[in-house]
Amino acid sequence: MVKNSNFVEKLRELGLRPTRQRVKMCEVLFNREHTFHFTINDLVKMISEELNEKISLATVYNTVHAFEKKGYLKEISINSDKSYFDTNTSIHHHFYDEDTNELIDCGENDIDPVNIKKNITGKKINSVEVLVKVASDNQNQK
Amino acid sequence: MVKNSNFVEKLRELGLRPTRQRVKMCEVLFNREHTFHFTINDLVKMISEELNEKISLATVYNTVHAFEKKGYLKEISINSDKSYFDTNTSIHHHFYDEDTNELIDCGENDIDPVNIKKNITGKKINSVEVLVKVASDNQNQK
DNA sequence: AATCTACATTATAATTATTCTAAACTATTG
DNA sequence: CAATAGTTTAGAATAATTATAATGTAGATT
Ligand SMILES: [Mn+2]
Ligand SMILES: [Mn+2]
Ligand SMILES: [Zn+2]
Ligand SMILES: [Zn+2]
Repeated sequence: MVKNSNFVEKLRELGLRPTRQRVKMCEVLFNREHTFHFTINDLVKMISEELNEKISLATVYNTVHAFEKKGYLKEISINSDKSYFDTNTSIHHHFYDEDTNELIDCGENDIDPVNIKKNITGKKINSVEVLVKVASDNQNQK
Repeated sequence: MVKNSNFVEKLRELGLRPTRQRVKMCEVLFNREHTFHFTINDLVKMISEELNEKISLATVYNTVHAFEKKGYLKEISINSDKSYFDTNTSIHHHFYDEDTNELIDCGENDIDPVNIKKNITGKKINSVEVLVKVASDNQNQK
């Protein structure tokens, strides 16, 4: 979804009613310079700060899943405790900082194309994604 | 953990008391030709079938985490609904069949080494793993 | 502008995975 | 064989997520 777009119109085009809550969620999620990663809890906090009225947790779940289904959010699996979502919906790679639990997008050219030499009969490849786990480089861990 | 090994001794070496439950879990998990992927629920079912007495769910969780901490099991994140574990504890890549939710290990030579051109300052790379999502190749999806 | 209606939001309950608790049990040691 | 420290257990607690059903509202119809 495009930054600074008219979210009311965008939602209509998707066949989603532009309710107050959905428009606010669009602003919080998509009206920014860069894509980012979040949990449902992060998102609820962000909305609560920007919005005066409160929003129901159920609505946040419903709307996140609606946006995911429409292809404007992507779920990322790095941790089985809770769901992480990404406003960057392209196929892309991640660094995962095991110290801070932070997820960082890999740039287009940070990783060379991955060469897959095996194929599963009758199946086609939908995505190839790399997860690079990093942690602090302490030599002084004697 | 090595197939057909004396699990009582192996557990002792790890500093884990070789209780009936732990020995049975070793047999179910490690006394087989090939490594495999499982959820806690899968494992409880497998144990229940092989074992006459019942085992507590808490014990299965405790023991899986004990084995994970000792490096004999590895947690795999592909789905945020539940935890998947792998008796193959090496750094390796996976195919994930989106039709069947099946996780398949990549062989040593199925994917060329991944070339990472970026580094995060102050962090070292702990692992690089590829997830290849596949699904049925239906041309007849008109 | 008032009314209608399908869809959305909400509070709350239900469900599911996982972890905690504290009492009963058992492998090991002396 | 008793003592002890670690383990198992049932069940309660917690946390994330989903379901329910009553209430609200966007957009259409009058
Ligand atoms: Mn989902
Ligand atoms: Mn774990
Ligand atoms: Zn990302
Ligand atoms: Zn594997």
